[in-house]
Amino acid sequence: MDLESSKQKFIETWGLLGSEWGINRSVAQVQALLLISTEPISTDDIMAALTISRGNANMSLRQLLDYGIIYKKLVAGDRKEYFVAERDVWKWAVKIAQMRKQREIDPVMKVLGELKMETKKVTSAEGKEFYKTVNDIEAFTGQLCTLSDKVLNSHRGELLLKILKMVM
Amino acid sequence: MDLESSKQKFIETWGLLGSEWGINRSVAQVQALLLISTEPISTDDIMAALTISRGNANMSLRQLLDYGIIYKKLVAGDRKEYFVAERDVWKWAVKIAQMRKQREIDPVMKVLGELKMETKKVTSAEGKEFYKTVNDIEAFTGQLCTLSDKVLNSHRGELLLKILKMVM
DNA sequence: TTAAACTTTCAGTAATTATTGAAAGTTTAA
DNA sequence: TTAAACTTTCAATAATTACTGAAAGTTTAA
Repeated sequence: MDLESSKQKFIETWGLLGSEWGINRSVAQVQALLLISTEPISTDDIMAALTISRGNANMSLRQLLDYGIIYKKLVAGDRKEYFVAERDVWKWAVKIAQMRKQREIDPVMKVLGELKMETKKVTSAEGKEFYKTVNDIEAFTGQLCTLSDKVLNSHRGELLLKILKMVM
Repeated sequence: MDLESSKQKFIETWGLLGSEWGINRSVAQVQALLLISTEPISTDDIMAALTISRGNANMSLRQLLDYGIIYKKLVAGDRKEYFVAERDVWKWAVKIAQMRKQREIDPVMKVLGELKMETKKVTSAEGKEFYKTVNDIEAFTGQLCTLSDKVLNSHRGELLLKILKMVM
């Protein structure tokens, strides 16, 4: 299998993984393409490589820029915008994790907190059971959140390294 | 806000979280409903509570049974099947994590390994860069996998507790 | 047996999500 | 300026995913 096929396989696999985890396939594929490009590439390059439309390419790039896991790169003597991927796996993985936690988990934690407030004083057995269930989930998720915050915010992933050393 | 509304809010929130993470909304809602039900409930109860069809209810239940996070429960003197949810958050969270890792992450790790094999001997600069990128991702993901395997398989979550104690 | 009670399946349809592509908007070199 | 080069937007459409409901299948009590 030649290099081009291997690259293709990487892009496809990455796109599939993304869509299984709620990340748009094109977005994941654009990141994959940028990760394996040896030099900055333009929107037109991306459209050609992935055979996607200009609109799709543009929106995927914007989202990746929002995530902070790709960068714009100016090429001297060219008006086009070029893009490069963050190469440090730790850095981009952390950014994705932080963003998803903040956007999707934190709001759920907030709701769980509200539900506890609303039902704290319910005296029926049913109400007490509900409170307990919500409390259990909130406590468990809260611990994971605190842990992940510490790991994700630790300087250069030192905390993760420490944990890895400890358990392996 | 009364208990019924709180329960409804829990079900909706859980369904939304599921769909953001690639888990069918109905499946997540059925688990939520079972989690907050004080007694075993039947397919008909679920259809009524979530206003979904028999087919949808049946398929959602089957998937949750597959995951191993809900159980069938026979009720004496009744031919219907009833269901209850696993109440221990740790237990069901681990099962979901194990299943998703096995179904979605492990195959990706396999592909990354194949890609390394295929490109190990490529001598071009481009080939070497590709190998390095794939290797970095594989190494990083591999470490997380090893760690999560240990945490997920540790007896009663003791390893997670140990880690929590260590860092908090 | 058999027929009522219940569960499962799956083709058809609905709902959601992703993508296109052309028009509008912006920037820049001359 | 202005017009060419480029980027962004978004209504229309395609593709995917989810859901329904009725028919087929299964189990059980009599």
